[in-house]
Amino acid sequence: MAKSIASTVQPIFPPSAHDHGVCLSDTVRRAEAAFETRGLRLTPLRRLVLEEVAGSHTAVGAYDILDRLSRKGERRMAPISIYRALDSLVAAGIVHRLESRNAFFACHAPHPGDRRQIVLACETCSAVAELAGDAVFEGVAAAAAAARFAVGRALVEVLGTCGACQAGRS
Amino acid sequence: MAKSIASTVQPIFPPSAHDHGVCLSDTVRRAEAAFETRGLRLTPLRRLVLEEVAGSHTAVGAYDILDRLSRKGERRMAPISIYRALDSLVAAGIVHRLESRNAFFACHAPHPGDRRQIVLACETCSAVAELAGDAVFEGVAAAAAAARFAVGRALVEVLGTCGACQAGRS
DNA sequence: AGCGTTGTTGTTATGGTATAACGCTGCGGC
DNA sequence: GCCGCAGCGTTATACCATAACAACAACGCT
Repeated sequence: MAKSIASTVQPIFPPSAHDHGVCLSDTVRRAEAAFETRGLRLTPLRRLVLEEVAGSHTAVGAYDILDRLSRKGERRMAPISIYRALDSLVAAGIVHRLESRNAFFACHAPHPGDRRQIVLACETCSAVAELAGDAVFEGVAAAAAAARFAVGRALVEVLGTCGACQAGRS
Repeated sequence: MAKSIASTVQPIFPPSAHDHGVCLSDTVRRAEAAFETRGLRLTPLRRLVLEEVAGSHTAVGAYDILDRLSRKGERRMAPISIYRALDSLVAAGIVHRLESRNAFFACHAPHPGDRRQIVLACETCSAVAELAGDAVFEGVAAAAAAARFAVGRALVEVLGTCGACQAGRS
């Protein structure tokens, strides 16, 4: 049964030196499609914010994004502009929020339907990976049902150290 | 296997009108023991903060605690005083943090060793309950291992509606 | 074209959450 | 006495997030 759980999962921390341009352009393309589907627009601002978030596999804070965009552009935006862009990206399922860190990360691989992904977050390098976690979420659902609790949203975040960072500190 | 997961669990949202004095005094007594064990002291300030947190089965914000204590006492404390007291209580395992809400709640039943509890948080009444979730955490551990990820801390929080609030809105 | 509706962003201000840095005190051990 | 550590006060600051209102753009409609 642990096996059945593990079998739903694949290691997805990308190698440190991979061609991230591909990840990024894929993600942007999925974003275009997702916004299109909803009759919304991936505006220039939203695209900029997405590019900052999806520019790496790490979780970034809203104010980090703000600072970076401000350094690139001439004028400093208001925080709320970033948050609005992030809200739309989160609503579109392209960006997720790392609740335990008040930070945001891009979803680099589409997962169908609702959010049933385990999130792994490296405390050393800030890298974030998502794993399919159907069995875990079914366990959560069973536990909640036993407590007569109606599940709205379930959140599984694992903080620790990714493989690369474990190797690095040998 | 879903059965084996559910069987590790019992419904623990307390009835709306229970004798909370017992919960509170039990928790304070466990806190005294926990601090004693660590060679630390459950000081008056820490006791006050604990009493605010453990005074209900809901999650409360640090600034809520600050406001309430300030209304009771004469002088307004600095936020950091509350945070320091909370830190010590969290370190002692008597209070937990609800990460998805930036809030704190008391642990009203001791759970042995490390944190392997599923947290259920009602979005209507703010009540929080913890459930034993060994099977879920084993699933998480298996998933993490498959991704070569060293788990530091795993966090399972479920937001939704507790039984009482479901009944209330009928 | 003129109009209303909805989406999007700007602007200003504010609220909410958390910690840094420094100093002082009290207590126990040597 | 002296030291070390736990605990708290004080001040300041950083970080995270949203409210409220104005302006404008895109689109469909008549």
